[in-house]
Amino acid sequence: MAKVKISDVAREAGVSLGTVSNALNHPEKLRPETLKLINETINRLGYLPNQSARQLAGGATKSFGLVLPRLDHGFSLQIASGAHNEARKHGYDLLIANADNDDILEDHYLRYFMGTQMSGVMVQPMASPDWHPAMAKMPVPIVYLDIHCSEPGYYVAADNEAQGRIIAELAIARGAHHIVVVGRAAFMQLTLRVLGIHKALALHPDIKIEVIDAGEWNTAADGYGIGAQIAERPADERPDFVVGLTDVLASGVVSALVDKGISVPGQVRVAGCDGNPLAWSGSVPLTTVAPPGYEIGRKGVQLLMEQIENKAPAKIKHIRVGSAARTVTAVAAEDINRQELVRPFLLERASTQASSQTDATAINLGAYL
Amino acid sequence: MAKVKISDVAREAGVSLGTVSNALNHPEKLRPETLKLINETINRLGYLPNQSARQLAGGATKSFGLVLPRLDHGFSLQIASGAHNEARKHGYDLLIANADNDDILEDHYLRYFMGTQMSGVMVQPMASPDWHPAMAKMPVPIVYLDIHCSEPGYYVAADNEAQGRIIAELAIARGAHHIVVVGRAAFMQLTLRVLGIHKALALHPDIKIEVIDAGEWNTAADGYGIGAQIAERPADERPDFVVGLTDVLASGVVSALVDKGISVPGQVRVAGCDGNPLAWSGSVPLTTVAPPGYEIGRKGVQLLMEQIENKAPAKIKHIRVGSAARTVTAVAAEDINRQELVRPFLLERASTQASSQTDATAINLGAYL
DNA sequence: GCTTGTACTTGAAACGCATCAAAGGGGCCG
DNA sequence: CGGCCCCTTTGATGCGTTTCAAGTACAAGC
Repeated sequence: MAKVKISDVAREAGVSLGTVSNALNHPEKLRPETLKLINETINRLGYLPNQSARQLAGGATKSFGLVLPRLDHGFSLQIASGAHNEARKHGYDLLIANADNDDILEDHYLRYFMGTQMSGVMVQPMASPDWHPAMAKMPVPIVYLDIHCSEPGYYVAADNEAQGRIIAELAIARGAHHIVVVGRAAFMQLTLRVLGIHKALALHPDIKIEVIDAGEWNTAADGYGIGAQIAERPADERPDFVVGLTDVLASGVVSALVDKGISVPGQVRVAGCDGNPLAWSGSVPLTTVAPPGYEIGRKGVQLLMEQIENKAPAKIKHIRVGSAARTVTAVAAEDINRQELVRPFLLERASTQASSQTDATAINLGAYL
Repeated sequence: MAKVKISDVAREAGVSLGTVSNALNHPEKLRPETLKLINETINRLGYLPNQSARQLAGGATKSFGLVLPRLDHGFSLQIASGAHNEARKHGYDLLIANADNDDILEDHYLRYFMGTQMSGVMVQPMASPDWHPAMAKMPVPIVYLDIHCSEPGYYVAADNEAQGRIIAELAIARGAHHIVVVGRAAFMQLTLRVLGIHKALALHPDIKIEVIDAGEWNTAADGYGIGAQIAERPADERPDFVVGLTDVLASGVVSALVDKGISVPGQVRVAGCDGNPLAWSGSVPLTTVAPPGYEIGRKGVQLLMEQIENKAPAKIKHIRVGSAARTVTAVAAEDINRQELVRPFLLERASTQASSQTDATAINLGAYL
């Protein structure tokens, strides 16, 4: 069970150490027979290159690290997916670490990746990287995802404020008079969504707006609780439009309202934010604004490649990606016909078509709107 | 931007190379003043240990690798989550690679991890590891997840056959006469589910069973297509019970049936498999059998630890984890009351309680059953 | 003052590989 | 037959650590 090393292969194949190394890294330099002989020996012995030694001797490897705050969040997965595909396209590997909502862990994995001679590192940070001036000085390209700050560096973010604005405009278009925003703006992204909503509504002082904190974690249960509370209000204090700051929240709200006998969208309309698959994969689609996670991951890798190829020191570089991946033509409330609703398969088709980056902002039109 | 190395820190701090190394790895060996001096120097210079060199010099690091076939599959994420938590508990890092449904990539990352001096590697393989005898010979502990085969090695799997059996028994309990199973048994896991269904129904020759292939990827769109086709059958050829081999499929089926004016669960009952969050986070819960992904990840790491600590060569070791994470007392169809239905917040509570491993097999009871 | 012990610190060796200057081995031309 | 060039292979060197045997300094005990 002792590890087979390159010198074992060399001895066994009757060639020198450097030749085996060449077989691995510059096969075109070898005579075909030699190459074949070496490859056979490698397979016979079960030799596996020691990546650590490779990296140490040869500098950076072709791989990127990605630190995500959670894995069970659809948006993060879209980022991972986009980053993965783009990385593979350039011949790079992508390794993912889960920071598990813990900023100590986030920092830990970040340093780990930087120390592993990764060619580049990406993070979807929990807090502003302003707190991390140290990272910017590291000799490894780094790109921050889904965040926006004023430190020098590379950033790719969805336009969260625009998402709020879109939802608000939708509410206005639907003739809303009283809007309730559900959720705790625990993260900058959510704060920006709320900001966008407020800005859009500033032009409509006649529309009443209320923001209800849903509890620390913005769970479906929190949404359900708020939904139940809304349902029990007297009809004239009840909103006619509810915005979940996340789709999970919105989904909880819908459940509660329906349970309590409130008609959705008859009496109250509900929409969410996040583009969470549960919104459109569920058996009843929920309207949601979809931030282009896939696109963000892709752009992130592109920025990494840019830094690697130019070897230029990082300047401030912000990229803002439009807020829609999947689009459906907006229709008036009266036109909504359940048969014509956005269906998973339609969405899938739309998402394929729109997978090239777009700045268009649009929404899925679900059954609760 | 030149990389700071340990010798720079040593020179700057006026101590020797080995002392700095000790500061990092055996701080208890140093005089507190020395330690403090070195730590300050490290921070001032922004020194970051080169992980490659560390691993090369010091042998394996405390980290595990996990190769998953996809990231957007809830079950894989549960595995990742369980593995992550268990790994952290033992002080190990967990790095995740996405094989993107590509067996070449799967193999690639597997080798990569093994070559990186990982302390152990886990895979949720796409095909049977029988094809990978080479892996078993590697000097790195490996555990296969969510699969079952006869080669020597360590395996942790959910009891997929039991899942099929449970669903079938549920159908029987509901008085089903004609069952349609929707989905392509493209993976061993799905095959086993079908097998379980058939076995359970073998005792009930009066129940008609039909298996309908849903297309290559088992998407919601595929489910929708089959659902639509079912809806258009004459009433006497229509099943009274549909099983989606995955929740995504089942969800598509429900959408189609409802769209076509078939009452669910009035005319047709529908259930899924996977314990996919979309089943219970959606605004209308879907009945599903939940394989304990979290538990599988946890057990996987435990098996890794076992191998590391005993340093014993891998013998055959199968662990089968029961098929329920979240349980709800089953009630008769007539008792279903939408107000009392399983709600996300109930589920969340239940899942917390049941997070300790259990072999009990049970299901969520959704609105479509 | 000498020994023994304790508490730290030192620096050389080794980890497995990529690199690259240099050597080797033809073939071709003159 | 000698000289030249090109293609292939060689092996010493160094990558940044950890480790560990050996060293230093100082204190306590006799």
